[in-house]
Amino acid sequence: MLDIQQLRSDLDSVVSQLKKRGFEFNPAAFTTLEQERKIAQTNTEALQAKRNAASKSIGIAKAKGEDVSAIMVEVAGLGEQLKAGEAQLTEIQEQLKNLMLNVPNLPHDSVPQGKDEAANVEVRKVGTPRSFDFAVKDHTDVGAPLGLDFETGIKLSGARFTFMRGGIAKLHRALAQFMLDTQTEQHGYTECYTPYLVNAETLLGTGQLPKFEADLFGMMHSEAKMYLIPTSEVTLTNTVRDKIVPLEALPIKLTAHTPCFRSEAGSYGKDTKGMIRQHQFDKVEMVQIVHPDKSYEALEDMVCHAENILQALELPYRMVSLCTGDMGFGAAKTYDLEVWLPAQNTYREISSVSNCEAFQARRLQARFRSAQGKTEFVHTLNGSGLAVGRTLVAVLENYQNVDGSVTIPKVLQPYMGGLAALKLS
RNA sequence: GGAGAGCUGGCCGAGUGGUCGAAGGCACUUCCCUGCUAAGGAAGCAUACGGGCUUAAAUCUGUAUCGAGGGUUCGAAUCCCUCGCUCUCCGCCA
Repeated sequence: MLDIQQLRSDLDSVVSQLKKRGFEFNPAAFTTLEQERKIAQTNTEALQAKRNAASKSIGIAKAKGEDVSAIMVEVAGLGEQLKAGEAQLTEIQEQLKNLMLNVPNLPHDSVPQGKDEAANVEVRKVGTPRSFDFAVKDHTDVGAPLGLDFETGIKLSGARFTFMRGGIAKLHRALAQFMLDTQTEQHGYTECYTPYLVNAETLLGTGQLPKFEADLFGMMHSEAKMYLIPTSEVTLTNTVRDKIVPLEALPIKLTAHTPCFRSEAGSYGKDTKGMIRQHQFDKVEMVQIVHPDKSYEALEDMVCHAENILQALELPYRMVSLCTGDMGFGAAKTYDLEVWLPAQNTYREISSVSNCEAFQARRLQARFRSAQGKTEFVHTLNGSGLAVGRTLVAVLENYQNVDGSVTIPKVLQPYMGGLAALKLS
């Protein structure tokens, strides 16, 4: 959520910044609503003040044993007026809130401008793609004989679900373990275990609701709707909801390995084959809650924390700065890491690291107490470190051998009981 | 799933219709006293959203908030209804 004060005082600038990311904000509608709000609020509060004063004097008079009928007459019609005024004010505030909840974050000045991913800017490229002296297979063909079973996934659940068995399943687990260990032991994150099912309020805080309900899996549970988390950014970031954290508690660095569930509405036809785009996938997530002065520093750190995983796995990748039109709803700035997939002969997203500045914090009412004793919104950042399923894809493709086996990256071997390769049985 | 108890400010905890945004305590901040890693005294100390003034801040002022929502009333932390959550016991399970 944007700062409504900023909209009041600097509307034109906000509108033009939003335009950069392709969002049309109607300033006239906002201004009208704001004027109505101001009138309604001033009137209502004046009536309330009148009522409160009268009630107080009734109390005083009664305590003294005086007659209160004169004051009672004066207050007689107030109730109805007040009720109408309050209802109107609530209605307007509801509208304003709805409007605000559906406006995306402002892009940071350093974000390249553009309307889609074509305008993203490569920041750096690390590692050299391996050259193959045989025809490379994609991960589905490499994985199938080793236990990557799409048919069973489809039978059990439908398209975009995968079943794994044997060495592949273990490799998948090894990847997650390795990532989690690296984030906790090397980068100072606190390991967390979080719910996978959350309520609507939680998703409102991080920005998935109300606008993106179609991308979520939801179900009814005793009258209330609950949702499967699309990422543990949701649960980790919401740990500070409605909190005023002490200054010295910052930065808070959290990580978790969880499944993620996305209905990916609107992505039909994209990546239909294989496990690039799944309804359920695992991810090790990093979240940082930081002082506003430190958030851009933290963003760079977090990208490195994700890159370190790719480097340890010796997977070639590149880092891109997303342009204004390609960034997510809550992000002020986002870096994506894209891993090299030889079968696709291209780089594909494997991590996304975003600074949301105070956008989520405002929705979450997540604050800290500054050195001056004032409460201020924290800045929140999140990033994948990394998407486990896609990392498995990258390992299968980049480490495949001509005989159909897959070499296990060195850092994963301890997690695989010392196994050096997955071989056909 | 059944029965009971509870939900008040950063924390603990009073408060069953009227000068209650809320006693008291702890913690915290400032000051005084004291000369030693302590004690005593004074004051301050919730959050959000408006409005006035202002370059801005401070300040002033209004409103709302005692789990949430609704109701009764001139007036609700206090009474009524609905819901949520927490705890204890029982049942069931991993």
